[in-house]
Amino acid sequence: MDCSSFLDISLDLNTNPFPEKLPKKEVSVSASTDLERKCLVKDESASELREELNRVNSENKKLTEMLATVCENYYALHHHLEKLQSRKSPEIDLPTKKRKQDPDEFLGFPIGISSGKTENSSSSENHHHPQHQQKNQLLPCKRPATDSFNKAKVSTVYVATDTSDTSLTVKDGYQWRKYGQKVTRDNPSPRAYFRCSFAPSCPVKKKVQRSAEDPSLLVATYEGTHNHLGPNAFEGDATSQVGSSTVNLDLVHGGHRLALDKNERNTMQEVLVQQMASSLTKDSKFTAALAAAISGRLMEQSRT
DNA sequence: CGTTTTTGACCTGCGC
DNA sequence: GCGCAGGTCAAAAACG
Repeated sequence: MDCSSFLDISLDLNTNPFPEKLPKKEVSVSASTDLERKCLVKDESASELREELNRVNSENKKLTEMLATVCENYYALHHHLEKLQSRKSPEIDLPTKKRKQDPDEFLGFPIGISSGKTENSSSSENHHHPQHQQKNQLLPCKRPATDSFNKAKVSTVYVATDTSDTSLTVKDGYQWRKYGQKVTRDNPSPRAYFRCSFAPSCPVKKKVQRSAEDPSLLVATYEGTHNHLGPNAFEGDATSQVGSSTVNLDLVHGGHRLALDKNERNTMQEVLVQQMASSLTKDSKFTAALAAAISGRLMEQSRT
């Protein structure tokens, strides 16, 4: 897989609006001294702008290369994971399953970058207790036991919120149904447990808890992969809801999306472009350079 | 009245 | 085997 083939991460901003030909020559003939001075000032600012734009260009190039490297590393890891998964596939129908058997640990690399302690799941599946078996019979539409691969997908999202807000809700566009709350030992604030109610059979779970270190941060831990269309398909760009206040550390989830169909790829590309554009427009240096470039082009056009 | 949230009870795995 | 802690269930309450 080659991520660059589908993820066109080059911004192609055309940040050099003065290709080759620059207004040096036009200052030459029969100009008054006043005009010459003005043109010299223009010249200087133009060359400054050119330098700035070159710098931005090279930065863009560097970032593109970095992203490509990250993609390559991801695919190497993903490939490794698939290999290992195919090797240990017969485990699905094992009669007993230890709760703490985390596939990520088995693979030798933690996927959740969060807190050192690997968040794991799986207690909800394979209840072999007689009571649970009975319940499952009574409730045929109960969530099917999903494969361990889906369960392995753990990602952590940090959301900055008001400390006075005790709702423990993280707006990510999906629809969640709370099924439990618990006070844990290592954190005085309660942990809320959510299941995705967007689709009845969706195996994704979410845990939300206020960070013990920084109470203004909500830590949302996602487990599993949605088996339905994302919220974007219905209500616009949900990533923008999470927006600038969150830091998504999910490499696995993002990687999973790389295997999506063309439409979803296009949507994702649009989202990426929007995110890049918004981050660039927040950069005052960039906007200043852009404004200067545009005004330079406009002046050039008005002269002709 | 259907859906969602709350919350105490229960289940399971782990360490001692 | 026992106790602890995390995770889940499900009845009751709250909500729209």
